[in-house]
Amino acid sequence: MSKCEQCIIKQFNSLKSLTKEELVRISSCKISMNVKKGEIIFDEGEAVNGVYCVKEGICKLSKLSANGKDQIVKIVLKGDLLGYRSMVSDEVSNLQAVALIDMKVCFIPKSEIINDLQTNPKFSFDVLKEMAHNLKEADDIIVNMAQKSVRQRLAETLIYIHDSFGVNSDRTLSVLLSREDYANIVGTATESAIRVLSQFKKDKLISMVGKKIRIEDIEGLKRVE
Amino acid sequence: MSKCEQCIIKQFNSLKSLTKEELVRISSCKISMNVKKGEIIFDEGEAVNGVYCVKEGICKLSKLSANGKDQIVKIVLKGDLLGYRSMVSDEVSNLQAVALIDMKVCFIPKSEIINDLQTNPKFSFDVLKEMAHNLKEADDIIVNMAQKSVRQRLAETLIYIHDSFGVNSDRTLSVLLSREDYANIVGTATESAIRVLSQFKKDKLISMVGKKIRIEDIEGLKRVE
DNA sequence: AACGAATTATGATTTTGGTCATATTTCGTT
DNA sequence: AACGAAATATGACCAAAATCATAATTCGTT
Repeated sequence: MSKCEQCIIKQFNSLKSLTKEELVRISSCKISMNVKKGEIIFDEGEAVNGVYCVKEGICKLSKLSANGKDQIVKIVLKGDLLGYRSMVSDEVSNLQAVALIDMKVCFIPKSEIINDLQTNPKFSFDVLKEMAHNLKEADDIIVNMAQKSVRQRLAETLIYIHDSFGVNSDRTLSVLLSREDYANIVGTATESAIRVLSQFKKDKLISMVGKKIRIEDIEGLKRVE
Repeated sequence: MSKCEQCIIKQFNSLKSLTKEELVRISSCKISMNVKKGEIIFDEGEAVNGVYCVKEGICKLSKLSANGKDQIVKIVLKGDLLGYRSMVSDEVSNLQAVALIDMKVCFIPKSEIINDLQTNPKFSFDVLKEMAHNLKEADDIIVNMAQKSVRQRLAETLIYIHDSFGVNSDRTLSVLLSREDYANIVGTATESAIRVLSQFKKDKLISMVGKKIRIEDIEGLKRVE
């Protein structure tokens, strides 16, 4: 089992602000786990009794709406912390976390880390900064949802996936999302997402290799209205 | 000028976690100000060099979208802190704050409070909790925007305004929002908001006294689909 | 009380996106 | 290589909401 104090991934999140001693203690009680694609890390309404540090892979955070659809509110990637919101607010999770590809995550029990959050100001300020950033992102999504067309939101999602996760050797997006996932990010019907993607293909903005998507004209996508 | 350490409003926000000494220091440098209805407290893209503690009144936090519409992402009320997100993340504000009714606010300069945030773990944990709550609310709004109809969102907004701010003696909503404000909360065209409200009136869910709105059947509003 | 700008209201029309039905393709499994 | 379930694609139709135009009203000002 690897040691937190030597783990490179913590540089990407607030855990870097913990002291050596705190890290050693956390390291001794953390639980490393592999999560297979499609597996639920935690579910809506579930008490998340700690935080997950994502070492490998990505997952989606989504919320079931009244009409039975899953709305994806955030994609979490390698280096991010997961579940810290619920832990801080002492509430059950309002979101579900599901692996989009195979993942390696380390679970740190709340009992071990909550004390650090309440006594190490550098750490809690760092978490605060991260949360502030997430809140800003959420505000932006609200505005996009309210004011932009499905076409535009989908174009932006493709660019986001491209820029955040990169491409395979054949230039297809390295993260393979289903059309349903795209629809759930954008907040539209699966058929509508498929239709818009088909149109993008006709307009030579993207091309398809099987189910995979390749961006052909990223500037064109940016201009979509 | 009133003193923070004796101010009752701080009970409603994170400032209650400051020590007596910290409060005395802050009190001596805070700036009390009156903000008239319609006035901008801070604007999008502006550096907010501190936090505002809302003593009286309410304001809207909105963001201008590419198509020129203002999307309201949050209504801030008496007792809330304003602008702390930008302060924490050291970024310019992504939102504009405009008074919806006359307000009394106290401005606390960043230089005075940032140090407390970085050294008083109880305070920063409290701010963290508040931010976590805001983030959860934002997630909920994203889901509502994506999955619910304008009718439903507007019904929920009316209930929210009713429950959060109460009613006048004639039972009309005590916060007078323009139809445009309602449209900007819900994320729709002003005409659409007006149309839906007219329909609510026909359906005897609400009634109108001039521009003011009176909820006649709150249970009916809750059932709107 | 009358005026007038701003707000609210409503109608007509178009556009966007949702829904349901039905192909077609993809890709893992045999 | 063939099979079949799941995913993707497409068509037809419908509903929701946007847009543009035009009235009607509210409410502060004179």
